[in-house]
Amino acid sequence: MDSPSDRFHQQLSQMCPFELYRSLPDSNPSSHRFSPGSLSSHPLFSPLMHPNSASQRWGSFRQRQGLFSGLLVDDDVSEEDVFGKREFAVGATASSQRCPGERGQGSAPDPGDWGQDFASVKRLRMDSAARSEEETRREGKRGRKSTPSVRMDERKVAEQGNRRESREGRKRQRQELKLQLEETRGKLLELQRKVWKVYGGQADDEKGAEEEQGNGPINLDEVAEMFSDNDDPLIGSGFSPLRCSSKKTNETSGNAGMFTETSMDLDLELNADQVWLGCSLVRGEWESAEGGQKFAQALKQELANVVAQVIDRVVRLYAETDPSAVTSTAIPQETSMTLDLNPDRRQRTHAAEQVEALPLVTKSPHDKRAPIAQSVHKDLLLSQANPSLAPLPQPPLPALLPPRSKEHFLPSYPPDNPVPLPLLHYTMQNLFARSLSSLPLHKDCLSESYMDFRSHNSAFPPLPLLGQLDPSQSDRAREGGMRGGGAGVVDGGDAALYLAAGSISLYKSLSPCHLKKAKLLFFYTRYPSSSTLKTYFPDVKFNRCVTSQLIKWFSNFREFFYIQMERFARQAAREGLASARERALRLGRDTELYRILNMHYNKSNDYQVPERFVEVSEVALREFFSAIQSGRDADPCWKKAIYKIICKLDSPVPDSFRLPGCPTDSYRMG
DNA sequence: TAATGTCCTG
DNA sequence: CAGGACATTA
Repeated sequence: MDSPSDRFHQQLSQMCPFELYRSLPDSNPSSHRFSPGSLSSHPLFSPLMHPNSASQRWGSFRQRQGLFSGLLVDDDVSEEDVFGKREFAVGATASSQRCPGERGQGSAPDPGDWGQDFASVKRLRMDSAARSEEETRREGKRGRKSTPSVRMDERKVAEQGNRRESREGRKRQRQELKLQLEETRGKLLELQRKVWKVYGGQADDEKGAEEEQGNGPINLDEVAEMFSDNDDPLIGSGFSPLRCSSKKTNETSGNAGMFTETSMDLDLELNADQVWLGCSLVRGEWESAEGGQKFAQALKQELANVVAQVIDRVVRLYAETDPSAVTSTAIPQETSMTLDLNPDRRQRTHAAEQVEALPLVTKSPHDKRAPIAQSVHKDLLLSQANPSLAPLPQPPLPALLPPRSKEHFLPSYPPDNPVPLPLLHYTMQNLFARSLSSLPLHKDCLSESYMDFRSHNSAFPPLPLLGQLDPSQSDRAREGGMRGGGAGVVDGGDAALYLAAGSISLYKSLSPCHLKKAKLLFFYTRYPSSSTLKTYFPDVKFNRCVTSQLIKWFSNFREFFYIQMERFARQAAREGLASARERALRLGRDTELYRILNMHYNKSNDYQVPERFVEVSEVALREFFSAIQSGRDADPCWKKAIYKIICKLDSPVPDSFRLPGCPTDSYRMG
């Protein structure tokens, strides 16, 4: 059984896109100890970018957990003593004031470049550690030298000489060490500057805006919150880095203090014009061999944090500015891989995920608030995101697998996209989810989230093509879990799996595009049989749940339809004049009722409402009217007769509906 | 008993 | 629009 850290390494070796990542979790076993925590913070790095935010508490967490072995320091050491804090602040002021404005691919630091920087930093770190060790050895020698067997005078002379020598030597070495340190700092700052280049001025703007409104971070925080695991005792005790990075950012004035008081944290704060890095080392401590190690670790840690922040930031920026860009940019995808550095967290939170779960996936990607025109993009994304797209012939649904299995499940993704890790998924999903913020997000679809990701990752066809794939292509796509026009559907067995996974919605497989199509279909058939549905949703793999969902949709459509009919019929009934009634009972295309119906079933108004539907609606309207007029509406079952009538008025559906995807209106399009 | 539909609620 | 309760039907 491999430990979380093992997995951590596995994953790193599998995916780290940057050389620097390879160098981070090195062979030092103690570094493993913080991997769970640090990893868990990785997807949430951005909050760390804010002063008094999670970084402190995160550091605090590590400290208290003894994650830095041997680095437990007294809590009452004041922050002022924390190594390097002030110096870094000063040192950074000048160098960090560069304008972070240029951002984007052109100016973005080359990963290789970073790798070099990291490599040299690491070298320096190792050097300093080695020196520290040597120094300690010398000191140890000195300490042991008082052997009784040595003659006094010899000893004195030698001792004096040695002392002087060793003192000077130590002095020199300290100075060298300090120089090395300065150099290291410089490298760090350089790195940080590059970081700033990457997310540029926007970080400043965002920060300002976020601090004013608290919106920016909240999004992330929400995301973090989604991940937060209430079952985790660490969280309860406030030690969880998750909790830290999620909640506290919003409570800067509140709880932050509670952490800063005791903080020996690894603080990393990036201010607009001042970058400084604080290490969790008390000044002087690092001068010992152990301190050297600690420093090395702290450094390593900080580097990891910085890079992770950048990654997180970049991914965010890309997604926020242009969600579609995510697919075409190497950075988000690759860096997202690096975000998935937290197997332990996944494992730890798995139980909770099943219940509380990640709202990473849209529950049912139906959006009735946003106009279709707007939501086209959403739909497309959702179709991508739709878990059901991935019937996944080979591996079982991740949801049913224990956490470890999930991880093993991952490598089975297409080799050209070996990134199918939940966190990537998490990142991407959330990015998408956020861009689809108007869509209801469900918490109980963890299982889908994995598959989901897969569709994002491996089957991200050009969005505009969705819905217009030719059938052959569609079939193939369906086999792969993806279809034109939106999502495929899980097969029957899968639905059961969903249920098995616990409190999972029965309906989860149809895409918004399918919904749209269903609404248009309603223009022709109010009571479609399941065979009709199968005919007109060829891209849907039907199972009981999907069928039920479709039936339910039509039930809802009818409900709305009848409610409107009754409402307008009653309205007409109230109007006294026969002529007025007559007018009210007409369903001209300029009437309110027509407008309402059109709005409901044809929101984007890109489909010509068939005349037949207008007629049927008029029939329904009159039926309701006459029933009301004659007082039949007193009978609790009075509507049934009307339903019966209406159900006979279904008309043939145009062949265009037989194609997968949303039907195009030849009338309008042509 | 499963499938289907309606009604009501959120 | 989904979910649930309930009724009806085959």
